[in-house]
Amino acid sequence: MAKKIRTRYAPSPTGKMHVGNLRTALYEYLIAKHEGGDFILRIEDTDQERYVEGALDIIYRTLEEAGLKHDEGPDKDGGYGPYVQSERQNSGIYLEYAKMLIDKGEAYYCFCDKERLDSLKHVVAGKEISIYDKHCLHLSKEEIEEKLNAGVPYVIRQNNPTEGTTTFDDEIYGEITVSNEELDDMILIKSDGYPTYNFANVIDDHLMEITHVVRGNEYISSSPKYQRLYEAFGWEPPKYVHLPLITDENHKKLSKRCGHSSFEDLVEQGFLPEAIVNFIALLGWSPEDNTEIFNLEQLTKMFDYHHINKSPAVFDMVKLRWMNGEYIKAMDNERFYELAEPYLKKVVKRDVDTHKILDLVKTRIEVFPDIEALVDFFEELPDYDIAMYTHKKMKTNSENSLEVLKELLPILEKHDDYSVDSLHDLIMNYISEKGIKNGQGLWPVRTAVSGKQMTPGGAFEIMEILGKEESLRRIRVGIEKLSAS
RNA sequence: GGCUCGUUGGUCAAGCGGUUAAGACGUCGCCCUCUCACGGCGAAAUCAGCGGUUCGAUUCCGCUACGAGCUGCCA
Repeated sequence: MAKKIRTRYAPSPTGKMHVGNLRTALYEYLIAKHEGGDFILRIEDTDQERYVEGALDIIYRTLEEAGLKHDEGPDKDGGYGPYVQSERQNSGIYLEYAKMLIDKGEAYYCFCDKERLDSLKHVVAGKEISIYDKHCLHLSKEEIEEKLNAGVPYVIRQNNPTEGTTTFDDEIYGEITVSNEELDDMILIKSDGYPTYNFANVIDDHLMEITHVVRGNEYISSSPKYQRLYEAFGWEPPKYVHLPLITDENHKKLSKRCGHSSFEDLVEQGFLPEAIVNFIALLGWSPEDNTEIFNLEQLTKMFDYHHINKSPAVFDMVKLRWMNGEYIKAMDNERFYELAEPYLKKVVKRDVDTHKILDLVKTRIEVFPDIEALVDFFEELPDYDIAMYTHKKMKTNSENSLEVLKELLPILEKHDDYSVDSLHDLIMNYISEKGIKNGQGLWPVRTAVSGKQMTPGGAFEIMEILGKEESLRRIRVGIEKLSAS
């Protein structure tokens, strides 16, 4: 039997959760869960400078809202802890492993100061490039002892070969080989004693027995160095699954301010977590049977990471909106009312049946904030232009509209049952007796009662919600406006 | 600059040597209809370019172009 799959999501607590990171987390979750494996959360906080207060809460909250339950993590010990790198650091494990590498000649102390390092830099094509020259590799044992004892700050660097090639195998991209002269002697342990991501990630993945290392493909260039680390330790490398990038509409890495940078922002904009998860699942992957709308459970069943794409995907807000609309339409009414009510109440304060309005609006929105612009007229009749009464297709104009409203007013005044059905019978009866087309009679009424060109629902629905008094008031306003011209 | 990766309609994508090159979003048109939606039907629109390999290339190989990522004591 194959080894149980273990994947890990290893974010840095540096702020909001980017949709790219969320997709990585999602795929990690799916790869594990598809085969009954474990999904682990590990916090990579080795960069104390970038640490953001509260970022940890965001990570927990986002994962939970997205439904990505982890099996192990800082809050859930599975025997591989601690799960926070700064805590692991406290036990000195990273330095310990770095020293093992030094003993093997695979790493070395480096005492170079900033000035010397800066002197190694040169500018190419407007960018600062620097490749370490192995200067400190040639220090003698005595020199190293001396500097160490004198407390000279140091880092520990990986000692990479300068000849030959290094190859690693990616599940998506296949075999990738680079020439060893490209391998810079990257820093393993920083001068503050913390490991770099580059080092900690290899140590922790090994110690936590991660079977599939899933990450964005910005790490693909560094992977040969990680591969070298595994080889240096004599460890079996994990399966690598590098994921294609998610870009903005200009095919550039998602920027912080284009509105779709973080999960939190999207939720705030009125998107449903399920829809966001559904949507990002489809960025870089597609199921065999073409289904597009699915929940996490269905997705887990279908997901096969071998079908992941190699090419970058543009984050298309328009399609996300469509998908969100699909979720709203499919939502049961109770939940819809609960989520939509706050948006409705922002603009409609009058005493009306909010559920009736929301029923009208459910198939017409993609995102909750869309509600506001659709229902504002229920609160107050807009100061509309009477040109609105003229509609070519309905064959209406200000004259015949005025006529219809004037004739209908007394009929409506006498009528007391303002339910849709009753109003329907009443007005349709008037229309057929008068021998006009439906639109010719209904367009003026809907216009008068809403003051808008487009409305959710028709004349009957609007009047039912508005009630007799307000409906009549608005019709009188219409008559007044039309008479004045 | 170097290295690495990528390139099917505007976007997401299927395809894995022989297809009329799926499907979805968007766009446009028609139907339904008191408006707008919903729903239904339909249309336009794609294999980056050039060379190979092959009886046959969107599919395999090479080159070019374009794009992206990396090139931090960030991750």
